[in-house]
Amino acid sequence: MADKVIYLREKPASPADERNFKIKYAELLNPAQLAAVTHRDGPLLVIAGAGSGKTRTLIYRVARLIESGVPPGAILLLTFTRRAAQEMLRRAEQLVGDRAGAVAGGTFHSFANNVLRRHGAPMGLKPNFTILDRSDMEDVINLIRTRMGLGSRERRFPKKSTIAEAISMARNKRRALEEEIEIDFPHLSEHQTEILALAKNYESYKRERALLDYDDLLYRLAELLEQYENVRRRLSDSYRYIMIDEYQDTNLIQADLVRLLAMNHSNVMAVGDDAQSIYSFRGANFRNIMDFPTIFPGAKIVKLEENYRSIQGILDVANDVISRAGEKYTKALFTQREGGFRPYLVRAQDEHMQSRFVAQRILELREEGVELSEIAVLFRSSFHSFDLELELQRRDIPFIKRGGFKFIETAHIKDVLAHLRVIANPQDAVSWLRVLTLVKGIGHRTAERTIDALVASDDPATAVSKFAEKARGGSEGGLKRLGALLAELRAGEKRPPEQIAMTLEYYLPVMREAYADDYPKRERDLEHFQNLTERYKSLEQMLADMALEPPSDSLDGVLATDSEDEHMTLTTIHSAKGLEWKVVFLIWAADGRFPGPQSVGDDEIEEERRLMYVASTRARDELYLSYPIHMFDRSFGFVMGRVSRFLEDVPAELLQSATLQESEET
DNA sequence: TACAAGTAAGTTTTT
DNA sequence: CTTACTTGTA
Repeated sequence: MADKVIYLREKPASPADERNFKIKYAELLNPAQLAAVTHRDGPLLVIAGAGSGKTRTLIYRVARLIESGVPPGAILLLTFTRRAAQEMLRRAEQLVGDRAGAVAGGTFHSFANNVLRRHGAPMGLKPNFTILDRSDMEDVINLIRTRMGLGSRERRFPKKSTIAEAISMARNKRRALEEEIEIDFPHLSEHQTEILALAKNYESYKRERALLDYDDLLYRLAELLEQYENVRRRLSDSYRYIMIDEYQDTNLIQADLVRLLAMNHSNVMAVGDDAQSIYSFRGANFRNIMDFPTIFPGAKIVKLEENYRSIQGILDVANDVISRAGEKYTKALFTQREGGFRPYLVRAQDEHMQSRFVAQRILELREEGVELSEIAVLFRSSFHSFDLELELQRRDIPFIKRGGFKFIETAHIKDVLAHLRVIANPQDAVSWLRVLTLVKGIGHRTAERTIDALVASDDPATAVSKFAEKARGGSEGGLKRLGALLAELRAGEKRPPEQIAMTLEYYLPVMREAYADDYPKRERDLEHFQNLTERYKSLEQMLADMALEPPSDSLDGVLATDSEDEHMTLTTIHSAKGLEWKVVFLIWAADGRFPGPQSVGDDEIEEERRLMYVASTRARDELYLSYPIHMFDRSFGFVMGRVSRFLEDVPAELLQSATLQESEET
C-alpha cells in the first residue's frame, strides 16, 4: 500500500501576488465574483441569482486555480448536463489555453459511471455493466411483473411507469418504498405488498445481470466510497478541488457523494440558487444548499445579486413572481441595464391565435434584425408546443425543440442499440428480450425461456444459432440470421460505426415489417443516428453516452431543420435552465397548464412558481407572456382559460396587457 | 399453449 | 399516442 499523500497548501495570495496572474481578475469581475474566484482552500457556497454571472464565476475560478499551479486534472467540475460542463471548459480554455481541457467534468451520473467502471471490481461490479435508462427500467419491471403473475385478474395493476416512478423517487429521497408510497402515491397502497415484492425482485434481477439504473449509479458510488476507504482516499486525493454547479438541484445522495469525495480536503465550491430549484420531482432537495454550511463547517458564503442579463422591466416581473414564494432566501436582483421595455401579457382567443401571434412576432423580429438563434419559446410541458410547431413549419421558420420526447427513445433506435448492448454485456437480459421478440414468431414467452440459457452461455451467438435449429413456429430463419449477425458483431476488433452498419443491414428488413406504416420516417432517424455515432471508438463509451447524455434533439426538431442552419429554439422550461436569449416567449401561461392540473399540494405550487421565475429570467431584452382564454379540456370540452395564478397579482404597471384581434382586411 | 391483433383508458418536468 | 387488458387464431 502506498503512503498517504500530503499536499502542502500554497501561501495565501496577498494583493501583490496578483502580478503573478496573467488574467486581471479584479478588472473583469465584480467584488462578490472576485471573492468567490480568488477563494482558494476550504468550503465555499455561492448563492447566485439568475443571470448574476454564475457560469462566469465558475470559469474564472477554474482559470485562477490553474494559474495558481493546481494541476487541471485535480479539478472536478460537476454540472447538471454534460453540455454545461463542455461549454464551461471551452470557455476556460479561452482563458488559460489547452490546460483547461484536462479538467475532469461531467454530470454526477457520468462521473459515477466512470468511477464505477474503473474501481467497481472490489464490490463485485463488472466493468462492462449496462446502464438502464428509464424505459429499460420499465421494461424490467414489466417483465418481473409478468413473471410474478401480478395484476392478471380482478384488480387493475398500476402501470409500469408509475411503479418505476415510485421506486426511483423513494431512492432519490432516501426513503423506504413503503413510506414513499404512503406519502406520494397513496393510490397505490392497495397494491403495496405486491409492489414491495416486485421492487425487491427488481433489485436482485439487476445485481445478477450487471444492470445499473440511474439511481444505482449514484447509490453504488456512495457504497463504494463508504465501504472502500482506500478507493475513497485515492479519489479524494486526485480530485483536490471540487466544484458543483446548480447545487439547488442535487438530491441527498448527491450531497453525500460530495461530502465523501471532499472528506480529505474540504475544497468544495457549491454554486446555486434556491429560487431556481425545479427538480424536486427527481428527489432534488433545495435544503441541500441551506445545509451546506452545516455539512462543511466554516463554509464561506458569497452572494451574487447583480444581474447582467435582463433589463430592469423583466427583473421587476421576475422579482414580483418570486416575492410571493412561501419560503426563500431574500435576494432581490438588480441591474444597471437600462431600457424602457415592459414585458407583455398577451391574451389570445384560443391556442391557434396564440401560435399565430408568436409566429408573426418572430417574423417581425427577424425583420428588425434579431437573429433566430436569439429567440426562444418556452412552455411548461412538451406537448404545449404542438400547435405552434405546425404554425412555424407552415411559415418556414426553422426551429429545434429541446426537452420532451427524444428521438433516441424511439423504438427503432432502442432496437438497434439493444443488439449492440448484448454484445457489450451478454448478461443484459432486457436487451435480449428486445432483440429476440423482434424475431418473427417469437413472443414474450419464448423469448423469456430462451434468455436464461443465453445469459448462462459463454457464446451467445452460437447459442442463438443452436436455438434456430430446434425452433418451431416459423422463427427458424429469423433466429439464424440473428445468430449470424451476433457472431459477426463479435468477431475481431470492430468500431461502433461498423457495428451499427452491420446491425442495420440485419435490422432494416425487420423494421420494415414491424412498422409497415411509417418506416420511411424511422429510416431517416436511423441515418441521423448513424451520423451521431460516427466518432465513437469504443462501444462501451457509446452505449454509456447514449444512456447518460443522449443527443437532446427531439424527433420533431430533427425533422424541422434539415441542416445546421440558423434556427430558433422551442424548449421546456426545465431544459432552458441556465440558458438565455434576447427575446423569450412563454406560451400557455394559463392556470390549468401552468401550473398544471397535477400540481395540487403547496410544495408543488411553490415549485411551479420557481419555474415561472426561471422562465421569466431567461430573457435579456424582451419577454412575452401569453395565454389563450378558450382552452380545450378533454373532459369538459372548451373551457374559459385564465391567466396563470403566478402572474395574476403582478401589479398592472409592471406589464403591458394586450389582446389579440383579427385584422379587418380580407 | 402462446402469439398477434384489437379495444378501452390515461397523459409533466429528466439524469 | 401509449399502455393494459381482452379476444381471436395457429
